[in-house]
Amino acid sequence: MKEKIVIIVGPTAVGKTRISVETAKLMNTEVISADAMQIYIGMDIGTAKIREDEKQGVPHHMIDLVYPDEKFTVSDFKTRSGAIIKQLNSKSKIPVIAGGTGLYVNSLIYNLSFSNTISDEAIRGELTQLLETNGKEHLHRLLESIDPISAEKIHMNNAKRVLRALEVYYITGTPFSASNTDFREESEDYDFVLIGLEMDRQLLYNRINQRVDDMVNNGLIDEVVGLRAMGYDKDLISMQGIGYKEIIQYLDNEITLEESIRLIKRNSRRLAKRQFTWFKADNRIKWVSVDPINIDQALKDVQNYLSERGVL
RNA sequence: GCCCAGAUAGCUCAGUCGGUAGAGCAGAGGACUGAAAAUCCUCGUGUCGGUGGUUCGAUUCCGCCUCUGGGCA
Repeated sequence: MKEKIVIIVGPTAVGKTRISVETAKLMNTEVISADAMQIYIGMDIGTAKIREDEKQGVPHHMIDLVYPDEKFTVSDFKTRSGAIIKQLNSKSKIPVIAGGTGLYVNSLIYNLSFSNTISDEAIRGELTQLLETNGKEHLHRLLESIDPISAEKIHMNNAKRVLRALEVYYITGTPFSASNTDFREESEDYDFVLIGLEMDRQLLYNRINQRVDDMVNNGLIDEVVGLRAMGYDKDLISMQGIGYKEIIQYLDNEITLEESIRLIKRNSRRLAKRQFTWFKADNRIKWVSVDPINIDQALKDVQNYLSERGVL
């Protein structure tokens, strides 16, 4: 039997937190976050993590899982959230999965099997070294010789992906492109209702800009100062999150505070745009429009759709 | 009131020795399979302030007008 889930996706600042909590309350269930940055302990303000008083007693999962210098991957997300879903389903609860990280969501609802493409620090290290000494052209040619399909698909400048494709080949002995085909199938593990929240672009951008100002006023700088004092430096993946990398630049006197804030806003807007691009490509999504001055209407639309689909 | 300098993409500006124009920023579209808030690809038509003149041809030269700075009264 398939596990049941409700998924709410959308760009940053569209109102996912509020709508997912209200929905979970109605469904008498719990929320599972699908957000690549909210998993980090101590990164609260910059990730717009839900506060205790906003939870309204609804338990939240997949938040505060690891410290900012610990590794966390999509695969970890898939297995850990999968276990939580199973547990909730066994109690007849259909979890609400809310998040903006498309890959994480897809790890559940597509048949993305990561087991045969493990990562290997040693090989990745060697390839990174090779990239530094011989350049991206060399790496791409290497990929072309062993896996022309991937080489065709991955742009030479995208060194990170070229490197990953090579890594998979050297670990498994089979080309990256060969395993890809298996991943395209829809997951058989989940019976899901997928909702996307959208908003007028200009209104969303206004909200993003406002929210960044709020973050700064609510202590974002102190949060970053604190994290640095704990020894977390700018090279960490966690510290490359929007709101963190820019404040670090400011603290290192590379840019002014004003410039830092401007960049956080811009990068957040660009993130929102990329999130739209990702989710718009998924035609299984039922889109619900959110009007910032009347979020309750969107909430009603979500509820109606859930009733329609028989999960509420 | 007079003198000077500007007026070109959403913004800041460059440029055209006369043949209808291009950078940066902002923005838009797309990709994405164990880093994903990451990483990467593509995209620049705009009454060149208005109007009249010179010219085969004016955004470019000339006159006038409007507006914006700065200066002098």
